[in-house]
Amino acid sequence: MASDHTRSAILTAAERLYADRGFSDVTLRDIVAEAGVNLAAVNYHFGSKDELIAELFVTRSIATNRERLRELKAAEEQGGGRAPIEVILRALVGPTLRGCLGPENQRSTAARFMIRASIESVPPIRRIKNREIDHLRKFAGAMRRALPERSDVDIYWGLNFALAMAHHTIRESERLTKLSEGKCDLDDVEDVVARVVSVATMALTAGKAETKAAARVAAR
Amino acid sequence: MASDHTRSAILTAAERLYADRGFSDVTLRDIVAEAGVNLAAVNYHFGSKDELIAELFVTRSIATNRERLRELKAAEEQGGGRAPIEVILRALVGPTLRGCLGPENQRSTAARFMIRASIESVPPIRRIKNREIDHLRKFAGAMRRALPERSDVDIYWGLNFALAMAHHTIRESERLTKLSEGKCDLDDVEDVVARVVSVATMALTAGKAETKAAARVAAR
DNA sequence: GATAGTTTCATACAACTGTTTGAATTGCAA
DNA sequence: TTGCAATTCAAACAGTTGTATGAAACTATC
Repeated sequence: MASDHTRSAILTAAERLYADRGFSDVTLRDIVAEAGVNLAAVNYHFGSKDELIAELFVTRSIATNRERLRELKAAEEQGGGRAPIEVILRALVGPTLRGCLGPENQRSTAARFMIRASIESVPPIRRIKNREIDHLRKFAGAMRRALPERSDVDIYWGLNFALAMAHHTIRESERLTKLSEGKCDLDDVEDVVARVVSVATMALTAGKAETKAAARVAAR
Repeated sequence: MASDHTRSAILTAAERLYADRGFSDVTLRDIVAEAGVNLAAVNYHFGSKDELIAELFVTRSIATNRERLRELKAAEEQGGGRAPIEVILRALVGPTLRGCLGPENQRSTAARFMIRASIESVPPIRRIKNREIDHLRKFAGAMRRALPERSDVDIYWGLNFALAMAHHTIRESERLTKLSEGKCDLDDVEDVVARVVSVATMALTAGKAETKAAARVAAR
């Protein structure tokens, strides 16, 4: 492999264009024009368009997951194999939120790309996301150790809701800003993380009976 | 307008195909074949492919929103202009969840279509969703009346998290089932509604200071 | 039953897509 | 320098897409 110049030029250009304009209206011709390389180079270096997209997503995805696990491991080691639930949740949603939110003008291309990937959900990316389950299982395990009295069902629902709040906030950040007329400050990432972690923690630690009963009463 | 036969045959076929196979790999030719009508009929009756998709989505979307507002209004009238927060949240997420979840084999085409729309997010649908803000404002108003001591910011975050949990659970229902090895029963819609409402209520009613402080402590 | 308006139809259009080809070029090793 | 493999390139390919056209068939009105 001589110099990788063409290969990485394609990756850079593709990530930028996808981030800016979305997957559905960026063609290979747009990408090679931006990268200043020949059209055939994409298929030569990546095999296909989908494999290019997959490589882009996998790279970023691995980085996030590594950061998540790093935080989780650090927390569990510090607590002798058992970390507080807040810290586990923070390790789960923190890296994603930090990677995607923050002041728009200083948002990295990688961040904007991941937001796109979260909004548009194109086939090659969906395939990769489906393999994320093993990764999530590690968090489910840590959560179970942190809350041994909780049922598995409650753990999974808590995990689901934590991811829900993080991802939805990323996906719909624009709408939330508009709806709240700017009152919700999505640039203050640590505040967002704190809010998500706080609510998810409540979801997981609230009195068992109380939780479901109260809601059912409301249903009447 | 003679009989609408062709027009509604197209709508039915399109909704079914989009629901089953997604937007990206269903072409107009697939739709007219399924509907047993001529290719040109789509452009004749709807103007364009995007307008067909928009009509499908708007129809279902209006139905859900109407149901939401009906429940909200009923609750507020019963409470003399002020409904309990749980009931408001139930009106917000209940219709959507009931419309999309439930036993898979008895899930309506409309339900499966709306799940697709929530997963794939194609341009004409995104445009419509952006106009949903006015609708959400009505819920924000009701929530503000129910919790007058809460700040607007907290209200909007609570609204955001409630929608997050509902939509994410719909989008990722398959993954949650797989992750939990079937332990999370997504066919029990009323249980899902209760869980979402319960957590969202906690998010909105938890002690102000406590909430953020606790999470910040975890951050250390 | 002629007429005007609507609807259907087969067909063509024009553009764009990702991919392939085979020749030209480059760069490194012998 | 020669030879060989890796890379780049222009060009074409093969297929698909949504849309437009103009004639034919139908429908209701008078």
